[in-house]
Amino acid sequence: MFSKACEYGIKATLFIALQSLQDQRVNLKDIAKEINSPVAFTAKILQQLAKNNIVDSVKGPTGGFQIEKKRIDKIRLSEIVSAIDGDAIYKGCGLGLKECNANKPCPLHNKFAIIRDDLKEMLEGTSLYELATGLEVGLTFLKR
Amino acid sequence: MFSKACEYGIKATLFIALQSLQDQRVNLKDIAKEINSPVAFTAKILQQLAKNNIVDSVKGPTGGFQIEKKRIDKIRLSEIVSAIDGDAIYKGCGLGLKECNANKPCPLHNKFAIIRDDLKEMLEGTSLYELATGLEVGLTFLKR
DNA sequence: TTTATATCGGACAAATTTATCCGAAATAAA
DNA sequence: TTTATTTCGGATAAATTTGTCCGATATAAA
Repeated sequence: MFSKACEYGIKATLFIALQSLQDQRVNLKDIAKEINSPVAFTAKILQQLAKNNIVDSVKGPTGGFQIEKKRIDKIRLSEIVSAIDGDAIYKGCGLGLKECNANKPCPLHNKFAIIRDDLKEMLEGTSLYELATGLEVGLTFLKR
Repeated sequence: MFSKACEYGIKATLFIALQSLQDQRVNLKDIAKEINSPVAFTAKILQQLAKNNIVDSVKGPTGGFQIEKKRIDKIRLSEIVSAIDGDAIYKGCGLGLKECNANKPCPLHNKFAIIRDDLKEMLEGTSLYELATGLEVGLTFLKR
């Protein structure tokens, strides 16, 4: 469904959000440990997230990653997914046709569009905040 | 969503179903041309489909691929998908956790499970026959 | 000012997926 | 029986994704 990079990206962003809610900045090593991901690869993904203004990065000692508190309930999962995986998952044809729409649909078009649109709405309707709170109270988990 | 192999597999199977409804057996070259796929790679996928008894193969001149007419409305898309991509798409965690269930869910578990289950039901509820008929009357397309 | 620590960014490597090639095996038809 | 045609199956190659390494840059603190 999502690429590995995107999975790491979502998990990393959620952990950063969780820590930012408690005014804590977190560094690469701690993020990778928390989400059980390869450190160097995670660094690349965090760079992408920073470039896309999804997270803020600070260099130097005591540096790391954070998200402005005010923005945590504004940022949607969809932003992370399109920053890393692009929007093929929202717009693309289930059978990979370049051109596939109501006018010239693939055999799966109608049935697939429903699922795809539900996924899109789910991602667009889900904020970092609501997912981070589940982590905060120990109801949900980022590894295992 | 699906791998390229799976996309080709679905399209190839639908074309074979369409031709089988008209008592026509089709060969690799014609399939690849019809679904606009690389010939040799398509051959590999057809082998997999044959091994999984989704399509029948016949060697030699006049040989090719076909599906028993009676089975065309029995075979579901889900069979093709799990034969080629496995069942990660039905069972897997959206964030890639090894263990993710109601007991120990990832932050996305509840919302993701809905989408995933809808996809599963869609694929399990869709037969080759209903998709092939759309192709037959020129309502849907396998390329472009 | 120096040092230590953190991200940034580019080159490189490994693994996986996608794709090709070709001889072997089967088989229909000449 | 021979020939031509088709799928089968294994080896190989190309492309993409995943993952590593390391010097450059920024910066907090001694």
